[in-house]
Amino acid sequence: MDADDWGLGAVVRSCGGGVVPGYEAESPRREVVRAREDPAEFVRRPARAASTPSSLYDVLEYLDLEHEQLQQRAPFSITSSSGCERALAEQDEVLISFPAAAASTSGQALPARKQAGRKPGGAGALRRPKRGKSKKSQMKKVVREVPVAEGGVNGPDDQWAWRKYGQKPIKGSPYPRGYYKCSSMKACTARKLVERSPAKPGVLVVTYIADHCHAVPTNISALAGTTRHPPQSPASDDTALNRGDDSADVSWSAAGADDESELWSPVDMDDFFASFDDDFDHFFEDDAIGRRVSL
DNA sequence: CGCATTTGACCAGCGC
DNA sequence: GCGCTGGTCAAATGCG
Repeated sequence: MDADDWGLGAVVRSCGGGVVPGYEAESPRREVVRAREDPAEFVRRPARAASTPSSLYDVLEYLDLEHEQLQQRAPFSITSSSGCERALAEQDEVLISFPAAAASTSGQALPARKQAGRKPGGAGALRRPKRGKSKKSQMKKVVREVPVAEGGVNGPDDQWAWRKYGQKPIKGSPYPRGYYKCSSMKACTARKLVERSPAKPGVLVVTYIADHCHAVPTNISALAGTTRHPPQSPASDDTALNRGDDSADVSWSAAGADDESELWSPVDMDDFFASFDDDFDHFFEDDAIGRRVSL
C-alpha cells in the first residue's frame, strides 16, 4: 500500500472519523477548494486525482455535520430515506443530488427502500453464521444520484476499484441493481450499489455503504484491470441484463456493457467541480459555517 | 493462470 | 407465522 499521505489521512478520517496528526492540515474542504481553483493541476497530480473521491467523502462527512447549513447552501440537495433529521443525526443515509441529476429527479424520493435482507453471512450452510446485531443499520450510507452522462459505472468521482459480486432485479424497477465491493483490499468492507432510477433512466442511483479502510489506489492505471471492461461475451451481456427483467436496454451493467461508453462518459474534473463551483466557494467561505477556509 | 463477471441459491429482515 | 424481497455467497465461466 503506497498510501499517499493525503490519501491515508483521508482514509483514516473516513474510517475512524479521527484525525491523524499531520493530516488535519489538509482539510477536505480545502482540498475541494483547491481543486476548484485549479482542477487541471488537481487532476494532474495522481495523488490528488486519486484523492478526489476521498475528498468528497470527507466533504460529505463534513456536510453531515453542517447539514443545516448545507440544506440551504449546498449546491446539491441532501435528503434521507428515513427522514432528513434522523438520518443526518444518526448519519444513517444521505441522498445527494447533484444539480444535473436534481433537475430530473427533483421531488422524487430515492428508492428509499428498506434495508431488507440479512447482513453478512451469506447463503448456504457453509456460510459463516456471523450472527449478532446487524450492522447494516449502523452503516453509513451515502446515496448519490448521478446523471449517466456525468459519470461512469463507478460514479462521477469514483476512483476506487470495485468488483461486482452480484446483480439482482429490483421489484418495481425495470432495471437491475448491481452490487459492488471494493476490490482493492479484501478486508475493505466498502460496498456500492448501482441502479438506475426507475422513474428517470437517465439518472443513476449510487449507494455507497461503509467506508474504505485503505487508501485510494494512487495509480489510476492500476485500476484498469480491477473493474473489467466490456466482457464482450454476447451471451453474458444479454442474459445477464435481460434475465429476470425486461430491461433489454440496460446496457449500464456495471460489468461493463459494450455501449457503456455511450452512457458512461469519463469524468471531467473541471465539469464535475464546475457544477457547484460557486456554491462551494460560498459554502466554504461563509462564516455561518463557523470555520473559514484558509487558502 | 489469475482475476472479474455471471448467475443461481440461500438466508434473513420486514410487512402483512 | 408466512411469504416476499433484498443482499450475499460461491461455483462456473470467460477474458486478458
